[in-house]
Amino acid sequence: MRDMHHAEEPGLRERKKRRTRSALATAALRLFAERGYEETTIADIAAAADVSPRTFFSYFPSKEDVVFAEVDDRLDEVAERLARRVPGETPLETVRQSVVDVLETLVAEHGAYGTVQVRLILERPGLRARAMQRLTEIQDEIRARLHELCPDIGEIEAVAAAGIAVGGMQAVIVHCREQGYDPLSTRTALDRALAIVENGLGSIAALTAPAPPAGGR
Amino acid sequence: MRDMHHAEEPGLRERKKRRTRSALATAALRLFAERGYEETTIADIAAAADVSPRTFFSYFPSKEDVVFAEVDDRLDEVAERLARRVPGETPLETVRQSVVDVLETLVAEHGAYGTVQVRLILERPGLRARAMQRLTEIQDEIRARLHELCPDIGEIEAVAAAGIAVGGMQAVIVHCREQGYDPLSTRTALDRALAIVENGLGSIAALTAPAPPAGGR
DNA sequence: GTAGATTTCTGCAATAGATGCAAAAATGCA
DNA sequence: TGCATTTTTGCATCTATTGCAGAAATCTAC
Repeated sequence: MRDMHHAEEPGLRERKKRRTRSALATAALRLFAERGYEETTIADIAAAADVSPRTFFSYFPSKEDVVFAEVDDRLDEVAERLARRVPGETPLETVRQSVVDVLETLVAEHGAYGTVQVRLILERPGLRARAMQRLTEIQDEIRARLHELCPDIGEIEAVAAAGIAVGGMQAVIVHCREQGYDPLSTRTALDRALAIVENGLGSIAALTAPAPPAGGR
Repeated sequence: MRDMHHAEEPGLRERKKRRTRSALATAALRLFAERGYEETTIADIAAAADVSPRTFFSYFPSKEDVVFAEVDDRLDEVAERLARRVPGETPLETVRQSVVDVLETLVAEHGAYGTVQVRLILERPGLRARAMQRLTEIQDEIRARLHELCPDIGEIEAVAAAGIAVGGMQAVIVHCREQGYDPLSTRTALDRALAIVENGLGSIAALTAPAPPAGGR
C-alpha cells in the first residue's frame, strides 16, 4: 500500500517469496519425475527446497496443486489473451481461437518438466480430476466472454456452446496424448474436431447413415 | 421377496454383504446431510452402520466413493441400456438417447438423499472432480458404442463426437442445477443444447453475426 | 450336526496429507 | 537502531488410508 512511485519494485520480501515458490515447484516436479508422485512426500519436497514442511502449505494448498503451478501461470496468460477483443471477428471465431489457444498451451511442452506434468495428470486419477476442474473454470470464462461478445445470446446457448467447444477439444487432446500423436497430427485432429464443433454431429456422414448393417460396407 | 432355491440363491454371506454396503452408504449420506461432509468421519459412518472403521474400506475405496455408491448403480443400468442395439435408429439418434438417458438419470431425484448427493457433488470440489471422472468414463463408453454402431467412423470423429455431446450436456445440466431450474425447464434446456450439439455452434445466429457492435452496450 | 476350508471383520500400528497455533526469524520502515 | 509486519517453523492434532494377523462368521462336505 505504501510506495508506488516507482512502478515495479518487487522488494526483497516479494522476490524471496517468488524464489521459494519456484524452488518448491521445481523440486517437486523433479522429485515426481525421479521417484514418482506417490513416492514423494511433502517432507521430501520441502527438504529439497530448503524450507520446513509446514511452509509448503503456505505456498500450495495441497500436494496436487504444485503440479499445476506452472500450468496455472500459462492459463493466466491465455485468459488475458482471451480477454482482448478482436474487432471484426465473429464471436464464433473468437471462441474458436480461445479454445485452441488454451488447449495448445496445455499440449505444448513447456519447461524441462512439461512432459512430466502431462504424464502425471494423465496417469493419476486425482490429478486428472484436478485438471478437469481447471478446464471447467476456463469453460466458464469462455461462456462469460460469449456473453460479452454478443449480449443477445441466450443463457443456455452460451453455456452449451462453451461446454461443447471445451468438451470436444478436451476429448481429442487427451486422446492424442494417450495415443502418442505427434504435435502435427494433434493439430490436424484438433482442426477436425473444431469443424465438428462448428457444424455439429449431424455433419458426420457416418452418423446420419440409416442403420448399422451387420456387415462392413 | 419369495425364495425359490432354484438357480439364484444369494446366500447369507452375499446378502449380508449387500446389507452392510447399503447400511454404510445410507448412514454416510444421512450423516453428510445432517452434519456435512467434512464434519463426518469414517469412524462416524462405521459406527452408524455398526461395523468397524476398518471395514468401511473393504466396501468403498475412499470416503468420496461412498457418495457415488447409488449413482454408480444407476449408471450401470444406463450402460446396459446403452448397450442394447436399437435397429433402425440412426447412430446419431442412439447417441442422443444415450446421453439424455445418462444425464436425466443424474438429474433425477433418486432416493431420499438424492438431493444431498447432488448438492455435495456440486459444492465439494473434490466430489465434483470425481463426478467429472465418471463422466469421462461414460464418454469413453459412448465413443466405443459409436465405433460399434458405425465401424466406418474415424477415430477422431468418434472421440470428438462423444466429447462434444457429453461436454455440452454436462455444462447445461450443471448450470441448471446451480440456477435451480425445475425439471421441466431443465429438460427444455437439454433439448436446446442437444440441437446445438447436432447442428453445431454455427447454428447459433448470435454467434455468426459479423462483429460485436463495438462500443455499443 | 461337526470339522475344516474360505471369506469377512476387527483391532493395531504406521504413513502421510492437512490445519491451527504461537514462538522465532526475517524484512520493511521511520 | 527499534518497532511493526510478514514469513517461517516447530509442535500438536486430526483424519484418511493401508498392511497385517488373529478372531469371527459362513460355507462345504461328511
